Amino acid sequence: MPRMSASAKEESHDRILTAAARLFRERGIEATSVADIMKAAGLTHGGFYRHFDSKQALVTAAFRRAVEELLSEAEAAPDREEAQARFLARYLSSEHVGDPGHGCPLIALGAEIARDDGPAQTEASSAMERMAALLATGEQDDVDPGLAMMALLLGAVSLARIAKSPELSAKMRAVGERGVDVLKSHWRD
Amino acid sequence: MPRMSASAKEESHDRILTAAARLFRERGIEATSVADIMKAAGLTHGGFYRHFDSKQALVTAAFRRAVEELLSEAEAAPDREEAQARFLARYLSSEHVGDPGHGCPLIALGAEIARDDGPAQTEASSAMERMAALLATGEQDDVDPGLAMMALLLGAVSLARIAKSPELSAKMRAVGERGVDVLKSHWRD
DNA sequence: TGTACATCAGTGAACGCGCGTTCACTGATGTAC
DNA sequence: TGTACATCAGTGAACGCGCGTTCACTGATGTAC
Repeated sequence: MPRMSASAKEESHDRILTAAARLFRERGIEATSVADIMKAAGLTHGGFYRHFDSKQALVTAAFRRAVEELLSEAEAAPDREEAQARFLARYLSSEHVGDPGHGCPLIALGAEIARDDGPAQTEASSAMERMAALLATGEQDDVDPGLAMMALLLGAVSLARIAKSPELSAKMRAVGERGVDVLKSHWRD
Repeated sequence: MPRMSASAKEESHDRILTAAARLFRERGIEATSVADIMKAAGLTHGGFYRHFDSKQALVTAAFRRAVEELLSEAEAAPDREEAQARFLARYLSSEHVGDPGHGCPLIALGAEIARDDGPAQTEASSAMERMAALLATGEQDDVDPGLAMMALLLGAVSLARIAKSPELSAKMRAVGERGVDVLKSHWRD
């Protein structure tokens, strides 16, 4: 089945991006092959280079897509407070801990991306600032409360995934929730 | 140069472990080959299997070694308070952010290890509990303050490494320091 | 609107390469007497 | 203490395999007239 219409190409492009955003987060970048992604998108590996210049270019685009997926839910909220509440609830949910493929790409891919500072790191760095801005309580101190909450959230979910027992994993989520409350109340005073 | 003495074998074993603990943290597990590690240890790849059953077995052993390296400094302190202070100072130092190869393996390898729950995950899970126990303030709440601090520390350093600009990276370390103070003072009251 | 033709999305074989692991081999080490 | 010999740490070639990327090819799509 050769040449598809322009709109069909766009759909293929989108399926590749969606598959990549999921598989990279689920298995890691190195452990996910271009062929794996193309297969998940219902295509064969040869056609990949009609859509992206390299695997590295796909990593950057897939990271951006993952950020959009994560933030779109929260940003659809009617007001700022509701957006923060949704983001927090989603971030500390057991679904988020159990499903890295649809979760925060900073947790799943942060370490791998921080290693080789290419365009993907730029993407990750601005994603982190965007999430912190969403969480910021408005009032400033010498430090940014949004960044502090972001650190606590990312750490809590990372550790909840590392935890061997379901009990310890749940405890980490509770610790995250409680910790955010403590930080929030401190900077609200 | 064939058969070395028993003590020479121990030295080789130790060099392999040291090299692996550093390289896995610097480049990631997938991106580090057995040959890379053996070369860094001053050996050739063929001899690897006289020391470890598989690359996976080395990952587990190297993770344990990395934890020992990180905790030994702090645990050498005369008292508990001093041990906590040393651990915190080391963890949030710019040296730690800039040198993952000698830093916390939970940050560098956590995501990769959480993916395939083998013996390395058991190792990581108990390492996390051990670090939290070191940080625990003694007094308990419904949540463990040690785990909350650990989450904040891990998140802050992860984000400091992801940060593109040195300014944002330094800001993340400051945020970590300040955040720990806030958590500590809350649970001390 | 029809026709001729250039374009190019997608296929599948092929490329060079590095991976984890195995193996025959070497010769110093450790042991039995 | 000396000698004969089994052991085995380390070497380097080789294994089968999957990787990222390239390429000749196909035929529907899009365009020029």
